[in-house]
Amino acid sequence: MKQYCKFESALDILIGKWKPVILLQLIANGAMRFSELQKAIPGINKKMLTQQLRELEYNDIVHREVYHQIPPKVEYSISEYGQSLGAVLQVMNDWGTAHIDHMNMLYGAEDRSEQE
Amino acid sequence: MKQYCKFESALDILIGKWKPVILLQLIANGAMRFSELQKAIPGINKKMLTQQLRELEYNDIVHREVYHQIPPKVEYSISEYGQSLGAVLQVMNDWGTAHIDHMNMLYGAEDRSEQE
DNA sequence: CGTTAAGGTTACTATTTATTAACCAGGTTT
DNA sequence: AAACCTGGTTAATAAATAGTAACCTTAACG
Repeated sequence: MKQYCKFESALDILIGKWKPVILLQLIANGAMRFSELQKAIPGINKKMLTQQLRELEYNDIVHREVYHQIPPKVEYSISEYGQSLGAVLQVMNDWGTAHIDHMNMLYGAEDRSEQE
Repeated sequence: MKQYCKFESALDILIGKWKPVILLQLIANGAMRFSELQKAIPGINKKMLTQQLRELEYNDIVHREVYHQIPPKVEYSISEYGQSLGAVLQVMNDWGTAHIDHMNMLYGAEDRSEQE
């Protein structure tokens, strides 16, 4: 009966206000430098970008490559191991897409951005 | 390139300190009443239990069945539609299990509960 | 008539997360 | 020499999330 009991460890590494969009960027664009990510993600600030990248790096999802130059250059990319997350995201995406439809069916398709 | 762009909508319904454990309970035990959930989940309080259940109910993952009796009886269960989440949890669980191993490999298996 | 029962709600506090803005390094351009 | 570049860090603040404790309902029990 403890079938799904470890799904939280997958959940944990995706949780964080900016992690999904960071991953999406890196998946779509391959290696990106810090400033490119910052430009590509409106509303994010350096601190959050650093912090979320560090957490993804700690989990070996993202690889950080430092070029010792002045001014510095640092590139982030999905790590070899991180690629394995693709299948998970795919399944979540498929279900998520269907879920949006399901919710529209239940509550109507008016673009309500709030719940309550 | 917008392959996984909706995976956040799946993520959203799983986010919340108690949602995973509530789902796990309901998956394992079928219908459970409010007080049974409260007993089964150490540390949770009425407010949080109600709130998380309401969010799951709003997303049609959990079904709420009220028995009009005194004292009241309310049973919660995974809804018909909510069953479809099972496949997602399964994939996340499998990856999560492997990820725990991967992290142990990277950082050693000493039971470090903190990062940093 | 006060207490108990189940399943909540409410107002208030505490803890966690996220945001803002200022600062740093060290070489290059003006 | 002042200002700019990138990729950060730090301290302080705001916003969001979670936790505590007291209260509510309606009927039955002692």
